[in-house]
Amino acid sequence: MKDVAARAGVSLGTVSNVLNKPDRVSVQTRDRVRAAIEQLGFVRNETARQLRSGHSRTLAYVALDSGNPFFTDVAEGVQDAAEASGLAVFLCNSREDGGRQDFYLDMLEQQRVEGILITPTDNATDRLERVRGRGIPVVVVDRDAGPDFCSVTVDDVAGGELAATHLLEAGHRKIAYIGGPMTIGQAADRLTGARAAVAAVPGAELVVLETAALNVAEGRRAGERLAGLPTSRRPTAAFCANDLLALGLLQRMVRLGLDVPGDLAIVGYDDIEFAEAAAVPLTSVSQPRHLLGRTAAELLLAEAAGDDAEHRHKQVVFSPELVVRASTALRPSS
Amino acid sequence: MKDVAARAGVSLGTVSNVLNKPDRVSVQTRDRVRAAIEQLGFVRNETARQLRSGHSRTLAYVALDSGNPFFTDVAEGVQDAAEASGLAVFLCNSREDGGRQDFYLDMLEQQRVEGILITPTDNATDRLERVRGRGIPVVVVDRDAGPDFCSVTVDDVAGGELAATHLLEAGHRKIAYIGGPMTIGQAADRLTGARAAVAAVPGAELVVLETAALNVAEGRRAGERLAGLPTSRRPTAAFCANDLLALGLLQRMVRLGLDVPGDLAIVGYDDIEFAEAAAVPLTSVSQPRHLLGRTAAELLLAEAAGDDAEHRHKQVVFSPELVVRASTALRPSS
DNA sequence: GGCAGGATTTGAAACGTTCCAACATGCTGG
DNA sequence: CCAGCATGTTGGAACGTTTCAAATCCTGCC
Repeated sequence: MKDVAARAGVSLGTVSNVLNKPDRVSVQTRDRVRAAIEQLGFVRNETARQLRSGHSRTLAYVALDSGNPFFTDVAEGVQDAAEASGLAVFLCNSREDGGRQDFYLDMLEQQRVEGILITPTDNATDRLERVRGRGIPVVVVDRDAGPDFCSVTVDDVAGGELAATHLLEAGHRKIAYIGGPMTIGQAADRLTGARAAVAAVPGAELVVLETAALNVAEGRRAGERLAGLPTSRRPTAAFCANDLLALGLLQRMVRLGLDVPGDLAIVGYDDIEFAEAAAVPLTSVSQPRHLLGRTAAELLLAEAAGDDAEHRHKQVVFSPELVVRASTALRPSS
Repeated sequence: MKDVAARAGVSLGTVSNVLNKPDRVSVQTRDRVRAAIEQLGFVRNETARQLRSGHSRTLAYVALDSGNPFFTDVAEGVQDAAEASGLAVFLCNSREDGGRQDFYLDMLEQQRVEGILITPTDNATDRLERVRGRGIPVVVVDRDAGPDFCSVTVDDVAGGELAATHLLEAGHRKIAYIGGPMTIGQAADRLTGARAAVAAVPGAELVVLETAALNVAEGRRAGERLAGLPTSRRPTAAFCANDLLALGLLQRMVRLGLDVPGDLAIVGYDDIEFAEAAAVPLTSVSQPRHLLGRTAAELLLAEAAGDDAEHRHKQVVFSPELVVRASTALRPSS
């Protein structure tokens, strides 16, 4: 910047003004400075700006698992919102590991980021409170963190209800819920919703198959358990807590020669890209992922901008939607 | 830091020494300072460190599309390597958009990152040269960028050969290659490899079905074209330039009542997580994605550390591997 | 008791910006 | 003709570290 000033024959302060408040500078000076910048290929040193201004113009999203399409879509929403405000985004990936999560939080504190969006691993509430204590706003994404934090979530109970209702309306009376472990709030909430829907229909029954995780392998195992049942006692439909489970289940059904949806209708959850690409395109509960990210970022920006004192933490809850595809098509035979 | 110094009754310089060269400081002073740090909850200001030291301890990976599992795995490799060296990673997502890519490059220049890993959109060589001109090392990932850049790639010709050879060995003599547009180097290279393998077997034939993109929808379309052929003229196997195409193709085959691999064997490319989760688990060419990322980051660190003058740009080429699954199982009938 | 020499500690100068009070300059109206 | 004001420009003090030469403190030794 010093070189630019020298070349343009002005003072440092003027160069700074050209960069930050161009209207404070006469048009001729401005042009001269800009020419000098151009010729010298000057690039602002963001580090120094941050140090002096006290603002980092950077926020961070600490996701659970970047490999999961859900989080990448959320991240995209975050980036869009940040970009619109001229902020940079640090994307971190805790990979469900509390240690890594702490590592990143430490790093972000040191970087003095403007704010942190996070889908925390376990109950990290106290850790997050400490971060906020340092003056860094925190917004929790896709998890409820009580009234002391801004958060953005999707109503999982409603989602479960949506899925089960859809199956009930298609005439199914014996429905399996596949998901778990129930310590995961979302697996539990989706079950709660499904239970409510089933309870409302006389004669309908919900069979719960708890899984150890929400992945493809567990879906396959659930498929074996279902297929092992005598036809008379086998559910005619399954609601999976997650698309990975549903894909595993579907794969095993096809392999065992059972027809989907003929022998078993399947509903998944998340509506990942591959739900539509499955052998039998999967009906799934879709969450507004991009919007989730955008909204979270906007809440964060609001919290960062506003008076710390009179900030009210908001809990935004979005509603999921059902996307109907072939895996729950009405059986022609019924 | 000033507060810490005051509380511990030492000078600023000493606090800095405790932080950076603890062995230069007497053990009592060290403990006193550490206690003060603890009590005050002091957190280093990375921004100021960077400004003073001139090093940002941060590198960046600009990926084409975070939604693609390929890139998220690469990114993980990058992060592991960076973490090992105590560096932070900026993850950016150009989403195949040159404008966004430029935006991020500008931002990263301003941030004075230590180096940039990038899978560039179009031929952005001159832009990258400009970045490097500013003193920021650049390593190109999963693209060849000539001898003037370090790069890390996987041998696509070898991959194509691998896939085709596997099908030929299984007895297939009429094989379809599905992929495109051929302006994408990888689609072209994989075809080249497949051609070479087919040419080596007398009587074998390769039918090329060029697609407009490497996605599921195009795979479905290719499936329709194949299914439309009379059985006698239909290839008995298909090699897809990408797993998304393969999934689309598989979906349509199942839908049309054709058997995989009975009527059509399928090989994909990339070995994404969902290849294994498909209705018929997909044989696929697997690339060492994690290693790709790790290696790229290591090259970058080497370039950043070494003498700029005598740095030799390395082009590292990895070999792909074939993962055989049910979609190319030998037909019992043959 | 004084001193060399190593071990610690200190103080001040950077790093590249932004910010602000103060200083010029030119114009207006009385 | 000058006070008063708007408009541009300048200089220097921050921001929170690291770095390094210089100052100080010990220790053992003569």
